[in-house]
Amino acid sequence: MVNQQVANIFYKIADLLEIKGENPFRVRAYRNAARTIESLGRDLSEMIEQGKDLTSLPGIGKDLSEKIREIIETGTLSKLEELESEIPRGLIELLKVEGLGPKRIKTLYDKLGITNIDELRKAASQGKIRSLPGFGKKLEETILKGVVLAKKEGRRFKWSYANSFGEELISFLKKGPSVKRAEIAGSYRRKKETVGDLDILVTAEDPEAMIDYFVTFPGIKKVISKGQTRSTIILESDIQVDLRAVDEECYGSALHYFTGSKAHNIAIRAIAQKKGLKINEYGIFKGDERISGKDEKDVFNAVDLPFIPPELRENRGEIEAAREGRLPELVTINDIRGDLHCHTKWSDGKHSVEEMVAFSRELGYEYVAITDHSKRLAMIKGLDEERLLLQAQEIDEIQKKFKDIHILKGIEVDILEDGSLDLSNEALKMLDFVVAAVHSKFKLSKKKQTKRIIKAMENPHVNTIAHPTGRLIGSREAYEIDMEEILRCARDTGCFLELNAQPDRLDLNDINLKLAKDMGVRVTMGTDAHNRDNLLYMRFGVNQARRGWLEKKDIVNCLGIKELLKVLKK
DNA sequence: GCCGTTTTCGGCCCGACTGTTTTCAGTCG
Repeated sequence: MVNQQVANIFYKIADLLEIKGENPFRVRAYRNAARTIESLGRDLSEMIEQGKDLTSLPGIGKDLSEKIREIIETGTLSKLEELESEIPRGLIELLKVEGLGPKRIKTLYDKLGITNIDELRKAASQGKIRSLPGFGKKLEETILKGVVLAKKEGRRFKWSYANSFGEELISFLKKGPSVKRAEIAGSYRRKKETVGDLDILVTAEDPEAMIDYFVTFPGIKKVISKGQTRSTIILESDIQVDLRAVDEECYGSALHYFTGSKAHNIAIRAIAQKKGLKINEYGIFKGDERISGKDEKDVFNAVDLPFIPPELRENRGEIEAAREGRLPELVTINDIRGDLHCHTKWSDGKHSVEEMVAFSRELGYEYVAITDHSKRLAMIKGLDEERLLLQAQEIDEIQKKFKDIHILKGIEVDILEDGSLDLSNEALKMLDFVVAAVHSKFKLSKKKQTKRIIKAMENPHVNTIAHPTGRLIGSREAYEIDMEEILRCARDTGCFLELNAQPDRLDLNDINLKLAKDMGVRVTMGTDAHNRDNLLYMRFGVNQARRGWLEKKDIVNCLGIKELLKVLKK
């Protein structure tokens, strides 16, 4: 279950308390705790079993740790049931309606007895809403028109998808009147695997003219708001874009502010406050005097910290690390010296071995591993022992033509249900690099799935486990495994885990990567390319690696070929 | 409901925009 379910219960309680009109800080406490739990990386139920003190987790005190225990032990929470009996269930979904928050929802409920979206729509169409205090004609229209426009927990987009629109928007803006700077902040800048909206920061001589220009971007579905310094639009692709114009003098503090995360910002501000300073998007203030804010570094300087890279700003220990001088030196794309997972025409790839190797060389790589599928995937011509030998001969021939890139003979071998492998040890033995992967039976119990993968890792020829959790962002949940046990096994056997750089996989995720690093387990990075251009996915993988705090030393393919061949001998 | 190198009580980030008002509440990020 569990962590996500516990978090969801807390989120739900927060919504219900908010509608009830409870103390907003209490509401926030539930949301903070939910966020902590979501990004924990360890199983709450196991922590409880081991008698660990949950109150040591940030944002979780005596009360909430008891509530967590109750949820784990009983599968439910009496506090939630109590609230649900008081407040109609449908009110929560009203929070998704544009323009409606807890206060207005309470009014709708108290005055008109509205308890769900259908009743809301009906009341709006009968003109009953405009006369309520705090409501009017416009709000009634908004409710009638869209009713549920993706808001808040609305759709999130893969980073790579947001990236294509983001780049377009930035180059459009840079052609705008009097624009000096334009940059995307928010979770996009933090390189989160999914992005809810795009927050764009600009500086311009004439901000209003800038904003007039902004709303002429081709492909705008709706302009939500348009003021003197900010504007919000929705693109045809349903991505929401917030634009803010700031003074050059404030650029640094604004960039920090709008990059977030919210939790990181609140933590930084709390430190500033203790120092008698105030930080907002306009700068750093001592009393009424503005003391700095032009550069983002000014913000960190103000609280006596070194610059913290955006990818780390989640309030997951980066502030403590910065204070203690142990921030990681994050990996960059230039540190990557080869790709350790790609496919060719021999199985389901689009290009030949030679084409993949040639493009890898163009990318400046020292090596590339050719890792086609194994025979169980017959539909896509997975290799059996015989064809694997033939491919090896072809690679030997191609290698003669390429003096400056080393081709690693590899395979992505299927892990069968019982943990045995889809090719014989004799066949695997002759390879340079063996990637083992689960492509079937995703629904095994956690225990069986973990055992299955561990058995594969214990095979002396297996070098890494591809996409270890199997999740597909936005479409398939990870299969259930005990990540800590798998990491312990990795540490003991010298088998690595992969960070798969496919933009819809990015597997391991940031939390598991950090966990791996903390446990001393290195990762291999592969694009899982099925054509030439997919080899460029490496940058998405690097984004994810940075979010997982990874440095050069944590990634196997930052090694040169000699070192690499050494560490591949288990 | 959490938290503490001023605090175990009294704080908790803070400003823009909209639509409703006629000086501001609610929502949002």
